[in-house]
Amino acid sequence: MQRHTRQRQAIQKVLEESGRPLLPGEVQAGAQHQVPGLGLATVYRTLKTMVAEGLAQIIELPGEAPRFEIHTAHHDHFRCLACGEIFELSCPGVAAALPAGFEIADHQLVLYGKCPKCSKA
Amino acid sequence: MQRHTRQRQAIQKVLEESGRPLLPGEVQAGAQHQVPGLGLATVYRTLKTMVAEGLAQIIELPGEAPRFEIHTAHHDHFRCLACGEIFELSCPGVAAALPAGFEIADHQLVLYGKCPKCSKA
DNA sequence: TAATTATTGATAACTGATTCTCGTTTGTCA
DNA sequence: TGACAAACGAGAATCAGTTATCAATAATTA
Repeated sequence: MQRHTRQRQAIQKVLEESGRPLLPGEVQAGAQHQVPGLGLATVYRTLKTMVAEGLAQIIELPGEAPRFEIHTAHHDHFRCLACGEIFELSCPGVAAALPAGFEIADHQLVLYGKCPKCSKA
Repeated sequence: MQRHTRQRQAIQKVLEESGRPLLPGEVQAGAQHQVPGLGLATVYRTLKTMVAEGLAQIIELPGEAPRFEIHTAHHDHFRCLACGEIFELSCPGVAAALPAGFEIADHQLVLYGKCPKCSKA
């Protein structure tokens, strides 16, 4: 059966508290505050398990490595070109002018620009 | 100076005639009809040059390898989940409900679903 | 507490995509 | 046509990301 380890606890907590998709390396860095020696392999293993369980989901932006976040309703993303941070957007309802005959099952919208903090600076 | 080779000619023609973004391997396969021994390294070299010249552009879909197409105005993409083909969409004008303070510089929208051919079948 | 065994950490190995190397080919220009 | 260097082809090398291996650790339960 599955065991309840400090490592998994820490990884899950980092994801829950960040509120945005994280790279495996970021998850590791964050979780190491609680479990100093935490290895990257463990992070990958745990993330994979969490995805299989439906607890987490994979977020892939074009041309970037996959990120992980707690599984929630569909939403889109905004990437700040200045600080690099990724923000979540509630889905704006993509009303694309699709040519006739196409059926939409899903979509992914990524916006690029400046976040409030960076657009002021 | 730059030379006018059969290889480059073939690669450029494949891109121009496909009308959609192609993977380097697809470019190679297509161009080999005209230049049988065409190597993959040559495809990469040529694509890179064409991008640098502004002739071609790189299209990256989430979680997939970069594709290349002839440089044109911004447009979005539709990927058929049945046949895997990628179609171009004229940009529908992304009017996302952005929280205040965010500045959009660019966006990428990818729609997933079935193309006309596949939705009939 | 002791036995059992899932989980871990470190690191080697793997993967797919891309680039480099180098000897050969082939446009280009005189 | 001949000389020169750009471009080529094949395959080795690289790269970032990810997974496998395996001995050590630690969560579980009797």
